[in-house]
Amino acid sequence: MTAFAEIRVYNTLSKSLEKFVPLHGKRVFMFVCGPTVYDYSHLGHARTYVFYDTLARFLRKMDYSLFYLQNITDVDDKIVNRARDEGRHPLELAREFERYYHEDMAALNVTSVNLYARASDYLPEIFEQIKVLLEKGHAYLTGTGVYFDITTFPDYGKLSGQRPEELRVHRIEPDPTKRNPGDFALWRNRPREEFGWESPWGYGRPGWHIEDTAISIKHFGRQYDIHGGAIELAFPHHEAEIAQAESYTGVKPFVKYWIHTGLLTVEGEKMSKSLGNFVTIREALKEYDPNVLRIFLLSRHYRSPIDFRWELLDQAKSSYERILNGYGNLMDMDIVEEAGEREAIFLEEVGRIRRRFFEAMMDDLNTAEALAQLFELVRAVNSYYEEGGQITAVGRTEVISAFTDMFDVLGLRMGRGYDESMLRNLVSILIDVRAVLRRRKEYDLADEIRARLREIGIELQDTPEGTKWRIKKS
RNA sequence: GCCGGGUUGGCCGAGCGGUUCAGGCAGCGGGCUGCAGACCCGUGGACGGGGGUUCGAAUCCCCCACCCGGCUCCA
Repeated sequence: MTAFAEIRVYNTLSKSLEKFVPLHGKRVFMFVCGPTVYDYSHLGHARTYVFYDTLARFLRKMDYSLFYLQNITDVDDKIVNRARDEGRHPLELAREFERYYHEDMAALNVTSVNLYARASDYLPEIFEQIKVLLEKGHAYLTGTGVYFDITTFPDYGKLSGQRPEELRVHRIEPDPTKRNPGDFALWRNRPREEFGWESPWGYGRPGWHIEDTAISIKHFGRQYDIHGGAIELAFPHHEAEIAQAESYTGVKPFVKYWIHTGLLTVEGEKMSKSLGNFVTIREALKEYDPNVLRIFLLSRHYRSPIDFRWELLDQAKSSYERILNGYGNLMDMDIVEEAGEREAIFLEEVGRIRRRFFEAMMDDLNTAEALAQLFELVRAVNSYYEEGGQITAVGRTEVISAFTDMFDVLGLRMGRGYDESMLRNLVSILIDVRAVLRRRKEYDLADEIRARLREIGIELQDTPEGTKWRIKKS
């Protein structure tokens, strides 16, 4: 796209819309908090990862060279606990759910991540950061682990607006060995029978926050452009990351743009495993096309909450069918040699719509407005189709390119509105129709169906048990 | 308690000082149609409540109500 275009994004750090200017020209480094792999991913995860996938697709479409890094939390109490309950090794359990996560993401066409980094592969970096934080006096050792002293980092709270002294309500009793209730763990000592590692400070496991800075600093260095995640992670997780990283490197700001997505709720409450109100991605995909899910998730601005109801997926499905129809109508138009005046007007409108689509995306990733422009494009195509629908090959290519630009950015996988099961059903319908013809002794038509299917590589065989079919290898 | 965010027509949602109040779903009327579907045209006096600022507010300010998230499990 155009080089002069200006993207604006909402930065949680400044609580305002900012012009997007990467640290290194067209190079962009983005880190997004990945899942803790102890169970299937649900629609809340889908919401977040579909959004960052869309952001990544958009930035690349705008000619940014993006490196998108995501961590996989494979070391965590929940994993350890579930593994213990099931008598398995924690890492083996984690690998299984990591595999499911990748399957779900692939199904949702989330393909933009360059590197998935497992926390368990970064113990050396974690040790190094803790060591330096101890040396610099930002961390201290107690009998239960190593903690970050938030009083050594005056900026603590700058992302979330929280003031440590105001945090009086604690859902979990603070460890009494800590200097301040708000100090967070860098390393937690654990009993030797539990899964863990030998560290310079005892046997145990790393704290939750340190894995992300270990991974991101290892790959991106002391500063990078975008850090993403859901809003629930802003405090304390992202706040802790800032404290660790800026204390460790001495460079501010650690991250230039902090971007957070709103939560997906169910009847007003957060969808979560602990509340038991979750719908897994694979459950939803059993009923709905991935494109329908993406349209549903992208139909609301990324920072607003989305309240999930199955009925809304039905609505999204109807919307999606409208897009498919419009795109189909375009493909159905008669090709002519000479462009008429109406075609010129039509193409002009298509260009205008495409431009508005990108303007919407540039305006803090307004995917709802971008989708509206996609529907405008559909409307324009349908109208033109209805009134004659003749177009030159060049003209149609231009319209197709407008569609594919939008599909690419929104991550809609088009061009195959069917799947294997639809092919099987289609063939069986033909076989049924043919059976009726044969009963009526209309063999000419029956034979023609068989012959024409063979032409496209589908072979029918009439047997005493009925008609069978197979795909002939060509 | 403190810190974030939300409340727009039957449903979902953009808009965030001034074009006819985007767009989608559902509905209604018409066109097209063997039937159905798709498609096209037309159709909807919404902005949680109360004040205020303004020539003009869904949009800015103040107060209130309700809902959600965070306050060391959570995308």
